Amino acid sequence: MPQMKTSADLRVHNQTRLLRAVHDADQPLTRASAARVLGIGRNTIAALVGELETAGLLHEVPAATTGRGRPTTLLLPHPRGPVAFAADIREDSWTLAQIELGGRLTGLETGEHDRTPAVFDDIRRATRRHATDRLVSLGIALAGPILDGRRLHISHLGWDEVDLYEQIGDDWPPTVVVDNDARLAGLAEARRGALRGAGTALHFHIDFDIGGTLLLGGHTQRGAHNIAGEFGHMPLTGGSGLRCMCGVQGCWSLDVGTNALLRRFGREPGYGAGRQLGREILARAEAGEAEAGRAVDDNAVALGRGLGALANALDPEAITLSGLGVELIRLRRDLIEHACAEGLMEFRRAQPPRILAGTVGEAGPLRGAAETAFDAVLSAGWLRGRI
Amino acid sequence: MPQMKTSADLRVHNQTRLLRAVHDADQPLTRASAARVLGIGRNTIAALVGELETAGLLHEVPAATTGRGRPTTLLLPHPRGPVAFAADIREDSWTLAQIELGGRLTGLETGEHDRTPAVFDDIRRATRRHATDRLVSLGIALAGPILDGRRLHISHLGWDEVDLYEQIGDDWPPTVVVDNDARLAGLAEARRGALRGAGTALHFHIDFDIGGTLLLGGHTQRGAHNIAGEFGHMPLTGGSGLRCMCGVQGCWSLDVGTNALLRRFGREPGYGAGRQLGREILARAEAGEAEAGRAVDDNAVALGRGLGALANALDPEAITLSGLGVELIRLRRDLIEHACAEGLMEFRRAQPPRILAGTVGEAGPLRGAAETAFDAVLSAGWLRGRI
DNA sequence: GCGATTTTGTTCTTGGTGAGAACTTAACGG
DNA sequence: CCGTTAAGTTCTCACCAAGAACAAAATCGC
Repeated sequence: MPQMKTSADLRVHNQTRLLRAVHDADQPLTRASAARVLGIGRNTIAALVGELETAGLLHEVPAATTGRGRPTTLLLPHPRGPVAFAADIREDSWTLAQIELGGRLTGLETGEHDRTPAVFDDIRRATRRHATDRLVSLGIALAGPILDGRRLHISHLGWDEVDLYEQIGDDWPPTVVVDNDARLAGLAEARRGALRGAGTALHFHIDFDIGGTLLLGGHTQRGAHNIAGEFGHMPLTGGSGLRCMCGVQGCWSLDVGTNALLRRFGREPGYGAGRQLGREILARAEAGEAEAGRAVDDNAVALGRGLGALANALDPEAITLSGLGVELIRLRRDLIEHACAEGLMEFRRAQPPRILAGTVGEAGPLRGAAETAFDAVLSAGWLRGRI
Repeated sequence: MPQMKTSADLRVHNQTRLLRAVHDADQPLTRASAARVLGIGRNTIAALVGELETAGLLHEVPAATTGRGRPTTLLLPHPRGPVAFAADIREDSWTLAQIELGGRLTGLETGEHDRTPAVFDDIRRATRRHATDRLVSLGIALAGPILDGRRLHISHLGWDEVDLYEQIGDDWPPTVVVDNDARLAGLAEARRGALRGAGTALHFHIDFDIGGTLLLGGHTQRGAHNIAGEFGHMPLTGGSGLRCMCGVQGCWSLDVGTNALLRRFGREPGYGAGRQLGREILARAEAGEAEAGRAVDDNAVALGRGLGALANALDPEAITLSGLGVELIRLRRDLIEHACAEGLMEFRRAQPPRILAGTVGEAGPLRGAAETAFDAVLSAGWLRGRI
């Protein structure tokens, strides 16, 4: 809704609504159901669909008849319609995937990288290998804040202030969108996971430390400099008085996440080392080993305490977790919820936020990157140019 | 933009945009400037204005000519156009005011109350005294969270769970909107004050304790149960290990605000007592008394520390303060900013959020209530019914 | 098996919307 | 006093969605 003034805008607007409905629907929409969903006449939907079909965006296929009435058609993505690519850059590997209208995600390629910004070249080359003229945009998920949308800070790769614009040349797809992985994982939950339909929600990705995003009506919150979401760097649990790598004292991240687990066992957390040991600690806790169990307990309590505090401030209806958070919920749900309740103001304890494991899984950042990248297609501006 | 489908919607939509532009403008818009602002043709604006004039919403007055060209007209609120009332319920007094298109606020009446929900009767009677057929809606500002929009918790009045629906009968104006005062003060700053035009911003009202709101694109954030904004009840400074009246340990509010000042002087904070002493402490600090000065120092440092933490999470471009916060900025700006920087992640310290005193002043909650109440008029739904 | 029913697609008319061009009006300036 | 400038007015036009009436294609009941 950038602006909407003329009757020509109206047509594009309704077509965008239609494409969005098709994209977000669980099952393929029929032509008639689309009309009902949009609250629009059957005659009008015919016009919309017609133009979108000739524009190569929608493809109509006869629908299996169910019950009475004239058979209708399914609205499917056009086989030669636009697609977006999505890349997820993890610790030492990356994945490239493709998404099309309707949300179908297809893996394209996976590779390893050398933990330097040369990974952008890898992805550029992979993109070029798989690109067709259907490719519209590329979304990239990165495990760190991206100041002003261009300056990357990825502590566990040792990237201090990598300029994104220097990494991205001119020979990329039309639009490149780069965003933080925790934020994108939250977006994935909001679009395709446990946070569907939630008005106000929080998502946290717990890895070595903890990052997340506030979700409002299915939109992630970016902040003024595109670095909103560093919830892990609030002193929500005191942080045992330690100083955090981020430069602040007492961060929540010092008590929650794999780094906190490692510290319990004398391993001073570094740049991403120790993931294996972290998994081991979890396994030993599950097997009943006392010291490991206590470490996990502390992690869960600190997590819950922080969630309660954040719930006071932001009043989410649900909170989802990914990464280590999924394991913590599985092993210590009661501890988390109890600690959360303790952090909640008394009058809110009757209606605590639901704390859920994310359902999108490890592909969260990739899925989120795909969704943001495909958002370019689902905009009035792009559509105007296409039709 | 609830939904927008037909060409009739388009007309109402543009008329709403026009009214909003008139309402939000600093100086009265001329007909021609409105056309430019909306990016719409002169002929179209004529049609819009014409209908709005006959609907009794706008009133055209010849504009003073400046320079060449055919003289135009000013778009002013219609003298018999719709107005909203706004009420601010403070500790032991209340104010009723009227707002009209363009934002002009006119005080109507002030009264005292007995700190019981009987104050709603006072306001109902005052509203009836001043009501004309121009009255469309009433906004009420209250100093506490309003769970699910109906259950009031105002600690310093001793209201534990007052049901708003029982207080509001049927003989009120068409629409009654009730909201938290800190949130409304923030809205006032966003609409008419220091936060105009800010995308992501925070506002805090510091009184006995501290409450606030996250502002996104000029909209306050309400949360899932309408109780977002209790930032004072996060453990951002440790709270000296004390337990807060809210039921949680270590709240930020224990270290920031008048209650924190009082506790320094041995006064256990109760339900709103001690405001006078709080003012005295500030005055003594300003006069150079050491102990009072240290109390104010601590308050400022705790404030800054919390703001830094919140900035990490939410990345606001600006933070405004009202209430005691204005004094703290005046007396201890450096301390606040320094403490804030210490709480900011290192890589953000080059671009700290601006920390500003609110410019709307004490009328903030009233102004905010007026704006929300008047929002009813500036909606497509209401307009559709009126024309 | 055939007609009634139900649901959907199609066609045509209609009211409404803003854009654009051309023209008019009303000020100022030299 | 006439040219310039800016704004209001009028008229045509392309376009859009709604609504009504009708046609098409399936199921259901007898």
